[in-house]
Amino acid sequence: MSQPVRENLTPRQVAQAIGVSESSLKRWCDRGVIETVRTAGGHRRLPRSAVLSFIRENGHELADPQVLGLPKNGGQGTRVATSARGDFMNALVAGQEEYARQVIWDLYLGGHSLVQIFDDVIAPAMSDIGKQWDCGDVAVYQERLGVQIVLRILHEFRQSLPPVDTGNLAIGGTAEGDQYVLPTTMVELTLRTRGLRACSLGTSLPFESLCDAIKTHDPVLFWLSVSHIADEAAFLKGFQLIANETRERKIPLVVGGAAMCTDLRSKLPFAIYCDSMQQLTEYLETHPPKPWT
Amino acid sequence: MSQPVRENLTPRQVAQAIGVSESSLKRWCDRGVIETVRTAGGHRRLPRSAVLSFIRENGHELADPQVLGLPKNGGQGTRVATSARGDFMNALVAGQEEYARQVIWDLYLGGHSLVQIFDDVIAPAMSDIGKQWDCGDVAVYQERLGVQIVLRILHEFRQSLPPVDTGNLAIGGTAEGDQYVLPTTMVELTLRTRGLRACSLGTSLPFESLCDAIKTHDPVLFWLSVSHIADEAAFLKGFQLIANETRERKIPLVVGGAAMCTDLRSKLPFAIYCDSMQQLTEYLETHPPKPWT
DNA sequence: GTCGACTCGGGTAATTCGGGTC
DNA sequence: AATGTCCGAATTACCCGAGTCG
Repeated sequence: MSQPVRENLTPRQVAQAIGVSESSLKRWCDRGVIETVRTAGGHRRLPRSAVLSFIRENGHELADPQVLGLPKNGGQGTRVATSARGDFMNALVAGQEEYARQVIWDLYLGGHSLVQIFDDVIAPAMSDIGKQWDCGDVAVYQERLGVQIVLRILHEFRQSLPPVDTGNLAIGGTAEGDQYVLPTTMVELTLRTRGLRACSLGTSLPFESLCDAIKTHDPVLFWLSVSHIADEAAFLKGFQLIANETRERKIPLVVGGAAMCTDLRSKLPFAIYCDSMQQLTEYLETHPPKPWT
Repeated sequence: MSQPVRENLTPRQVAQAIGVSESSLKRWCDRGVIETVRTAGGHRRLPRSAVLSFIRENGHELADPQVLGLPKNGGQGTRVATSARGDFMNALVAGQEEYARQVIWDLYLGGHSLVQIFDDVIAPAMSDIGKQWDCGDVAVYQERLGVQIVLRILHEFRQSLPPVDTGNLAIGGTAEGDQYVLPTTMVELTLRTRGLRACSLGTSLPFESLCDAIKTHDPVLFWLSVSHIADEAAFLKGFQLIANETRERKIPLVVGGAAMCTDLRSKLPFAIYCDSMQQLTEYLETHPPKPWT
């Protein structure tokens, strides 16, 4: 499944695992508090068992990652999105929340942007899970549990992002019959990384109510996440409502999602179509909504 | 670049947050009023959850809540659940996330238990919103947005609770056709306050998949949150599946929710029925599931 | 062997320790 | 009895050029 669990850990891995600086950890090693071995070149290596007993004796536990399933790279950049995608999906299917969280944070702290992580790891992983679900390789509850886990991770990022402007409100969500909460939440976060006060209204919203929301809050941008269409005729009709409302108010209408296939687009009025968070970011860069209000 | 919420705080941070001198804080730690851990070098570190419970038990006011990652204090010294319920509901309907968060945290830091807050504030508020929705006084999007906000607040509490045992796994969720995510999430949190490693599988799960989850994870408790029943015949049939599975494995089956009316109960096999989180807590106290595994 | 990422060791600034006193 | 302030010693975090790892 994941990498063969290494028996010896590097100081950085352990330092990050228990939330202290590398310097402190090195001092503890030199003082003999943690049993250490040395490589031929003099680098410290900490046996997993020594680390575990140190954590236990010191009561110094409570840290973010799971030392047990510690990913092999605790830090900068070495974790690549391609392998992360598989690791992440396996963790979700197995319900290993801590490991999944660690994969994502490794990528983020390693310099990957949220948009990259969304497009290259989370979205493909959820898509893969969906496919395996169709084949019967993954149970429904595994998919649902995966969604719960990802939602929690996304919430954490939302808390960690810098505070947004009070002015530039963006709202959006999914239409009636579409229960996919992750895509619209990722859109929300993507917009927030660009400084907008994005607020997802949630899932399965009647088109009339989406129009109400636009009328009431008058956002600088409105998005519709379309992962599933229950009734195409109703969708076309409802979409027209939104399009009219946003056109009148000169509010950009951004649309995307797995269900937006080409022949469907051709039946719809104009909107900004984005097939990835990367495209959404590029749109925002070229068309900053109401800058410096 | 931000980091995941740090779990251990330094005495200075906490002293600044509650507006006392570091000396006092150190004395309290040494007297055992605040649970503390020590670094290998002897420095005190205070777990977030320990700090929060200390504040709650001693009625401290927060001078600088942001240090702990908490919302700015609403200024209200003590809040009463009865008035909070209205304030909270109005905040949700208006989409004022910050204010809603303040109300809940004021109550929590003021000494109210999560269970009290769930039963007396959040659940009634959502129920009220539902009623106003039926009357047309509240738009669908206002209800959905409220759910999003509450979910985020609940998630913050999940992070702030003391870490749970690794052994006592409890799982649960809602059945097919039931999209209400808040009740099952509140059950999850309630169980976590009692030390169980509760994990909500999410919403709208086919009964067969719930059974799969029970078979795979073999929890010490299983809950079913029932806020809406689309097809009563299917529900009765599916419920029987769950009941059989849990009975064979001697796993307590806990059931509750707004849709569990009396005449429905009479058609179902035995289960633990709870009409509030308070009742759930009392059940757990009298029937602790598999203690000390 | 090259090369980027990581670790080494040591130095410095900032915190925290414990205790004593107001 | 409890709190806030001050102290030297110890601990921790951050920084750097040189060397090691994979």
